[in-house]
Amino acid sequence: MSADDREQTLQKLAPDQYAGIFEKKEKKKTGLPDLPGVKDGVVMRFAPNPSGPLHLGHARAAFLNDEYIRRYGGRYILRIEDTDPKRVDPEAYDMVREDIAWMGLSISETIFQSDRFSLYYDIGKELIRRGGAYVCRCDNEAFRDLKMHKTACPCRSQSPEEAMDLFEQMLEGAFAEGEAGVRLKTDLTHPDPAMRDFPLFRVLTSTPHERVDAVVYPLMNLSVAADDHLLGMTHVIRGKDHIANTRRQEFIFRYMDWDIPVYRHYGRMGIEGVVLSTSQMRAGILSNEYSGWDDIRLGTLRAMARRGIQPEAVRNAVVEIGTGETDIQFSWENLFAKNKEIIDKDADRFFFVPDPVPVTIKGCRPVTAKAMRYPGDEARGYREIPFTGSVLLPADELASGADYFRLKDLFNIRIVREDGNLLGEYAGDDLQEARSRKAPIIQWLPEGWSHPCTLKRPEGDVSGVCEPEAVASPDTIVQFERVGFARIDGTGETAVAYFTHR
RNA sequence: GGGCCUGUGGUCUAGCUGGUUAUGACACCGCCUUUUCACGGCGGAGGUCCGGAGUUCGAAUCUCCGCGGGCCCA
Repeated sequence: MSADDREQTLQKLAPDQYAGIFEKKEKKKTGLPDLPGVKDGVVMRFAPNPSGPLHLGHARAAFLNDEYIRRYGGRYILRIEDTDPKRVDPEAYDMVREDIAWMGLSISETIFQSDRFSLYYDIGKELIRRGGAYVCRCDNEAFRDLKMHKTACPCRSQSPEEAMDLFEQMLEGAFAEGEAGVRLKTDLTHPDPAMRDFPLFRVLTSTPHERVDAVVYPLMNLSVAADDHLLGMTHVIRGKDHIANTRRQEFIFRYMDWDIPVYRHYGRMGIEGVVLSTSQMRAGILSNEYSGWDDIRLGTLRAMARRGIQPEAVRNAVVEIGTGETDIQFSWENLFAKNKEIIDKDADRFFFVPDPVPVTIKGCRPVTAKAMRYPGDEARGYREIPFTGSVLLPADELASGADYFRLKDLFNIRIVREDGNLLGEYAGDDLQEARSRKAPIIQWLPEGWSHPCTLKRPEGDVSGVCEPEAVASPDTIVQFERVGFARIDGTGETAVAYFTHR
């Protein structure tokens, strides 16, 4: 019996149950899935390290949380996680602020973890008081061995009083770096060794912190758990790489009898052809491989901004990817498509002639071409481009072997090659003629009139010329016809445009 | 060494409380439109739903075993 037959038979035999069984399950997924446990509004966070500028990986976290804040209302906390001096670049504070402004997040408040060490100490003390933590003075290697064998180290048997006393000594600077740390008592027989008595605080004196005067530093699991509770976080959305941290933090929550937020972990994201690691990018900048944090070959937000990628395009792209736990390969094509949706309607069209070759055109009086700024939209007006007898044409078009062209918005020409010299002959105004000959319709510019322009692309620069109007004002996005979109960056003697995408 | 997560066309994604011609987007190809290889419209190709076994009338969906990718303790 086919599926349809069964369905029809059942409809006859048991019409009352039929509806329930074969009910069309249709739910239009619009964007992200709902979050469980939402009461009135949510409190969520974006919590970057100030170790460098923000990149696409950060944008995913930032926008995903932002989307839920928009959906449910509530508070969106920007938490600068600067407790580890080894992962703080003083210049990054400003960069992070700028990048967040660019994204347009609806941040309701900003806090710096470096301002909150005393809160972390208080929670450390409370954990000790509750018998949940001890001061471990074992050598790291030795502890690791014990841990692997599910064996307690001698320090673990401290009474809370002893532990408290030792912690106070730590805070007063009695121990050198590496000599003492605070560990949480979890479960030494936990099948996952990553859970066994993980560290909460350490002594750190070799790397000073610009904003903190301390010898005892909280480790991220302690500071993150503390702040997630103190700031009333209801939902936490972050990468899968934090799953183990989530479990560790839950140990702290349970010791302290705190309500545990709802966690969501999305998959890892690789980006084709791009290094996302801040340290690797920094190394590349120091070695002059990259021009800076906004080098267009990098995956930083400032690099994308420079290329003319719109923040909303990034938002749309990461929302489409969603919160799935599968590891994905982010594709630029995807982002470009989103970006084009946004910029196409606003970008005026202009001519850009890459690798221009001068060609004298015989047989036509000077005329002025009128070309629409935006095809089909008279209201946006026309560009007027003078033809004075000699034009610049793209080298690759001339090299293609074709000898009959339509100069867009002008007229047809025939190319004549004489002793290695290129000459053009006027070949009539008739567009239909050009079409029937399948002549390439190409961009052109008058010599002398046009503006030198370097088009910067990740694969390399292209030098050419463009219409003066195209590079009249910086930070505009134009479409160079038959080349692609570009963001005008510099308007000097030789203008600079960054290639966005086709 | 241990633990955890994950595997749907090239990329992303829906479906995953079992029954669909396996959804949509991007990319690709063709046609239409068009003084751009853009935008728009129409159409097309492209999938062993990682593999195997099992449960079932029926498995992308459930179970088990493999394999691949990723992460944590490092």
